[in-house]
Amino acid sequence: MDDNLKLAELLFPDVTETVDDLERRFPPRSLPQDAKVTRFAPSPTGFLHIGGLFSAFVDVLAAKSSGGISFLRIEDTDKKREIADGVSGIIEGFRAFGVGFDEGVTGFDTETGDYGPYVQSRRASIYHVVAKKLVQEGLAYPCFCTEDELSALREKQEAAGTLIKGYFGEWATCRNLTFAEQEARIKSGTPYVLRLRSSGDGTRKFTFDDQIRGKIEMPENITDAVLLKTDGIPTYHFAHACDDHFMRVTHVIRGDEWIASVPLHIALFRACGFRPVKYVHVAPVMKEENGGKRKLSKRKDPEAAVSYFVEEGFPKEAVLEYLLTLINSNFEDWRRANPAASLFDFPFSFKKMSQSGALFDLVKMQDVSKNVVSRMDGATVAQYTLEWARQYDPDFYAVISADTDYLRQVLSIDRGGAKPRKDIAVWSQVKDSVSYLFDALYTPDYTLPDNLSKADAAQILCAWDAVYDPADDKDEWFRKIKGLCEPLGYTPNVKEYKKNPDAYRGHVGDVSTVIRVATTGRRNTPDLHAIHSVLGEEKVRARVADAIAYYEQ
RNA sequence: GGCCCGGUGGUCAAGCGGUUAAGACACCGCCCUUUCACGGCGGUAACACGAGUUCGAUUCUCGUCCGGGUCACCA
Repeated sequence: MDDNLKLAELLFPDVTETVDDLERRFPPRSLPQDAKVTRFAPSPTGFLHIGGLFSAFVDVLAAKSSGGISFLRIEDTDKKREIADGVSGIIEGFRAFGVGFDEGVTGFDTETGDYGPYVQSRRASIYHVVAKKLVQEGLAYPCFCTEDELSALREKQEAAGTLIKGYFGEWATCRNLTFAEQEARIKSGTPYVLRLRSSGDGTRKFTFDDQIRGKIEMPENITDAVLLKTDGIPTYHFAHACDDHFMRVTHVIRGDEWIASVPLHIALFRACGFRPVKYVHVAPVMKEENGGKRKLSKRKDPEAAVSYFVEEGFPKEAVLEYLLTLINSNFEDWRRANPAASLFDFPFSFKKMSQSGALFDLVKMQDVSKNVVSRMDGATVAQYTLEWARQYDPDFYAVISADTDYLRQVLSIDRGGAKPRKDIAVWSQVKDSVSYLFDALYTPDYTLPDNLSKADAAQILCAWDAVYDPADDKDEWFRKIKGLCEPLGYTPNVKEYKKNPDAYRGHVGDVSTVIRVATTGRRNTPDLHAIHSVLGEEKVRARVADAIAYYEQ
């Protein structure tokens, strides 16, 4: 028996399955010609990051728009950095935003799909089958170097000023061990990692076609990268090749920090006998910091966590919608043309993605959010507000949940028509914008315009109270207010007032303002007639009476 | 340092050799208007720099500068 075969048996005595068996177990998917199969593959090392949501969103968009499949895979190959509830945090994050995958991990211990397991720590046997084949073919070998030896190697290379650092060629001391040496060390229990026996030539270049950047030329990989760590768990690189091959992924969408690893990855696919996937390297979401840009950081930036947006009360659609403006800049035009369409129907394209990182613009996102909210009817806004408040503003929730019919009426004011209000970007703003419609939250500010005295106000209010009829429609209601003007020395005509300000005490706007302040406790509100209808006669009259009492004291 | 990627208004960005260099957000002004919001109209503001190729470069080439990434038994 040839030494490679003997080594493979020595290393993987329990592996009986072959790569061909795996090819049959995970057959090519039967999907339309250009269907894309994508995956989002986070490590459970922290909360779901806005960059992760961004990238995952591209995954599902690419799959959906091509009739393909997207799935969620958990890359838990790094035991040291893993956190306890990382997986559920990620899954909840996606659920909160309505980003759904077709297969993969669905919960702490559950998954769907025929290409699993979708958690890497449960795929050890698969990696070992491939690793065994590599050893048999002389394409991988065990390396017994310790961490100290490796850092000594690095230091030597630093000192020697070698252009390429790493474990390769002459530096790779375990590369040419005889079978006898390997056998002796393994039998003595010396820990080892499995390395790729690279056949790359650093003086040769190769190119690959990045789906958003086009052709990229790089030197071939020459390092003998680690495939399996001491504990037998694969590194990202090896897992990437095995998983994305057997899960039949067509397009790997990932952060552009991976570009530098592509030569290694292509080399791995080839060594394993797999057809390489297509790569889509997306630029990271950036943040501005004293004039410069930097990647949004999980540690430093609260808005890096998607939970920040749900706590602030951004509608989930708004976050996705904003992300989409970053993903494909023609999205906004499409949205204007298709105001009611689902985000997922947008004809997304890799080619239109930016090659450099975009600054995360919270102000722009608020604008996007205002537009999203303006498209909702009162009942929808009420529903979302209730959901948000229950969780993040219990006091407010107690007030609005007492009468949800009333809440819906309140939130329907100036909404749903051709020119809906665009004043709410986040649910946390609702409280302030509707507080005057709830007695429990009502803290009136009776401040008047400068040209009016308290006595003027009281006079106007008494006069209005006498003519106010809740049955009036808006035109009649306003006609009556206008009717109040002249007897009291105001003009119903604003232009007239501007032409001739000294001839009047004020204009109809002042009269309205007094009524507005008296019944809502603020100077700026949506349509007053609608507000009075919602408030009801009893409350309106009571508030007028309170205001008169205030102005007369 | 080696390798790689990028650089159009404050921000996000169209643009693929000839344009008055789109549009959106923000900002300013005007109009509409009973306030606010909406809407309409208008305005300020950009091709990092230097060579080359060309009749002509924001667009192509090279160099410089600046930003970012990567060189792990982390992903």
